[in-house]
Amino acid sequence: MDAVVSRISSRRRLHAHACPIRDVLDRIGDAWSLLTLFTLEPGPLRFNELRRRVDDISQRMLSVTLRQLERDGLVSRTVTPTKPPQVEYALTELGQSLMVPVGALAAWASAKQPFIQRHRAAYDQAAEENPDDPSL
Amino acid sequence: MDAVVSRISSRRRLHAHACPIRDVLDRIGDAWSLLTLFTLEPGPLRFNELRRRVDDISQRMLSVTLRQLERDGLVSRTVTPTKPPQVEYALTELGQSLMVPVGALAAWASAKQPFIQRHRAAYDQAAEENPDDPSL
DNA sequence: CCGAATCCGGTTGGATACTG
DNA sequence: CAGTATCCAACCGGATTCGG
Repeated sequence: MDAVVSRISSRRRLHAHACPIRDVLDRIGDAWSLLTLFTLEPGPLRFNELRRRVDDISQRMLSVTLRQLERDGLVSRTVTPTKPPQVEYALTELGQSLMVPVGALAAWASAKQPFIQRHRAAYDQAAEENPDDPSL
Repeated sequence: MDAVVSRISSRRRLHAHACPIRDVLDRIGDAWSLLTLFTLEPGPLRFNELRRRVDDISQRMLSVTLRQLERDGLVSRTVTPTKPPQVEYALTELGQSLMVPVGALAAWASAKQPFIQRHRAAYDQAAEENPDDPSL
């Protein structure tokens, strides 16, 4: 397991990482990638339709995110040169295969979130009540 | 699936998110959390030992990361008040349970990374060869 | 040994305006 | 419709310094 996560540089600075999990997390972990992938899961969508569904994403971020995802082969971009040009985005096979482990993670998150929320609240309250941290 | 990922605000600004998956990704997706969790998986470690293993993490980031993880109940912090105080960090049961879906994701990443790498390289080269993007 | 606090540069990402 | 370009604020994270 030490071989999998080894010697990462910080977030995107030195991306000379041979670490696959950090690689995928750097892509997936950013603010919008996962959200976009999930929105695309039911079926292909055009740019503005996608924008409407995600709805508080800026058009810049959607654009950037889509290019990243396309670069990694997770989504495909198809241009139909009609009157107003039409562009459709869709999950590739790779993108769909990613949804499986991500789904597992989502399930974990859903299941454990209540606990985490409570733990977090308790932690915060404890810290608030005695600002003189008795930790050391 | 639309209920799971809904209406996220940007990264950490408005964390009024009821979205569990984004919640967990915000924790896991940052530069050091996962790396720390993996390093802690074999067994409990003290602060500086942990620091040595992760080795290019700054002490500040290790400190911050550990506090976040403790807040969420993923790691525990145990202080033994000996001569020089001794502090041990360990995965909680929750932390260990997280390693399962994360492991699946890591496996996916390992398996698909060669493909992604090639796809990425091809994409970059194509973009480099004709800077006049024929996209629209 | 185990941290917390401060300073500060680089990056992320939103708003806006413009192109085709 | 489908983006790109520019400007700018907020944030992340490294280096350093100080305390228990």
